[in-house]
Amino acid sequence: MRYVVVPGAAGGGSLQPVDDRGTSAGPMEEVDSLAAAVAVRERAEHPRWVWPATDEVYPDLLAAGVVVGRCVDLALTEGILLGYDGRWGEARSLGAAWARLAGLPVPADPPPRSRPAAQQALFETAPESLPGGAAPLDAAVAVHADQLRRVAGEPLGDRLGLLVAAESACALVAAEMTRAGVPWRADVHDALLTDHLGPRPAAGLPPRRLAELADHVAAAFGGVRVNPDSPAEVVQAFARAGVPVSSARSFVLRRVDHPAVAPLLQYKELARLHAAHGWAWLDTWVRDGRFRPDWVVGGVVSGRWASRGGGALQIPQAVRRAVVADPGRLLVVADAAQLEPRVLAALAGDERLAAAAAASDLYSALAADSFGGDRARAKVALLGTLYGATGGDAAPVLAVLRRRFPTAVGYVEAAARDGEAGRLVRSRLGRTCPPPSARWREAQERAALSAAGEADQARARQAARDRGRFTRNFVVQASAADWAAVLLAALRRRLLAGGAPGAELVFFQHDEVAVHCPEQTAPAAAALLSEAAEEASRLVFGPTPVRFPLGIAAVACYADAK
DNA sequence: ACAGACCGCGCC
DNA sequence: AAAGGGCGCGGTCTGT
Repeated sequence: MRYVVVPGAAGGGSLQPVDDRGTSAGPMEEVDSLAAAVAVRERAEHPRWVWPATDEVYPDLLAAGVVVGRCVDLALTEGILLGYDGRWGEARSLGAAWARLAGLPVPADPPPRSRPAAQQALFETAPESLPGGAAPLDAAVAVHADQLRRVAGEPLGDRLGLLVAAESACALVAAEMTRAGVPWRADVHDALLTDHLGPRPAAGLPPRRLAELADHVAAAFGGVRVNPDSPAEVVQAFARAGVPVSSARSFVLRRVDHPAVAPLLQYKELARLHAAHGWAWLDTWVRDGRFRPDWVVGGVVSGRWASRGGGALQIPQAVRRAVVADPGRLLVVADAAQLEPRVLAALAGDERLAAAAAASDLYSALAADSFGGDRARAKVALLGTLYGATGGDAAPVLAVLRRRFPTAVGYVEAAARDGEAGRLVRSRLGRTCPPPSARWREAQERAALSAAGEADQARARQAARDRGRFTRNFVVQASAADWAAVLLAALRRRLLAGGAPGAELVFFQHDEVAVHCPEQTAPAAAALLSEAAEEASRLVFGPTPVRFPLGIAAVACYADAK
């Protein structure tokens, strides 16, 4: 059983039961309290909830203490299906999907909220008004039925169905993670900052340690003040000192022999800590012992999540010291080891690479097979293949890989050729890359004309190669995102079923998840994680010798997980 | 004063 | 000749 549900004014809404083909299966109902109505039916029937957008509906339900098992997020599904049809970037809201179905002018999607949901007042959004004055519930029913037909009609239907189900489950996970928050010890964070930067300065002033380092830089340049935050000034200062540098990047400066380099590198490192994760960050993002970013499911074209606010996906190692489980609880942190190479092995069906990927350390196995035991070279070769490195130091090892693993290398090279030719490529479950831009196509067409100049041709070749690198990586990165999405869905279902009482998902970063749970349920949570990874591997890739092992650690502090 | 481009660097 | 994928964010720089 499914219920299509749309929110109305003041916490109310309307519901329509439908069958598995999306056809009406009972009378529509209007309710004063959507949360109460959902709670009752969830307990009694455990239906699949079909709603316009999880991030608009579910936070209010969670605030009312209502957790649901399953949903269909119409907007996320619409986005996947549009992308599959090569219509990437078209509006995906209920109103837009309805308008396309009804042949009406399609409204643009509203801009993303500038502030994370966690900082917004509840119930501040008015009910959506739809093109043609349609009732939102009727529109949602129609769009849902249409989406079910579109999925079923595709040759990749089963996998695409798995993808949209997993994506919707991820939307639930994201809302729940925002509500739970990442356990964060502001006192530990503050001590860490003081330790590195000196005591907290008055607003607008640099911390003591940064001021000292800036003095050292000036002294090393013969007393001339240089703003270390300005790449242009830094490059000029080195030029004046007779050691020209091509840029102010730290890996460039590291190779330079000059007394300003050491304090400058230290300055850059600490200035970044201060600017990105300093006291201002702490004031803005941590409340009541929790960091609450907004998670954006499918925010990256490859299907990876993005985040809004607080840089949740870029928490530096040093700052992870402040991520500490509550007393009596632990963080069970799991990361998929060498996920993307394993995904390539499974995707391509390369038996020889799959044999290496059956080992717990893929790179060592690869090194033993083809690189005389040199693990570092094996790693460079494989990553170069995934990212599209073709020359320089990587060339010889890439040649080895191509000779020994023609099926795997052929898979990504075919994806690269598709990209260079302007075609679409898809992930294992059908997530599809964006088509090339109009500008890109024009550049290719211009270069193909007989009158095209050398510069036009070079530009077009460059653009084609760039897109080839993108699509080459897309098939692997997006398939890895497929796997991770299915893992999250499988994990969430197990947690909800009570497999690890008191455990909740609090963090997800591409190939890594953290569960916050009572100490005594940590072993159970770890077991659920392993089961979820096995389920994801089976559902996404079917029978394959490739293993997708999780490294799992139960720790009090996130920084100790690795 | 503000917007947007670019740089540099954190994460995967 | 060389040729490295995806993000978010805060800083400077440049143009209006």
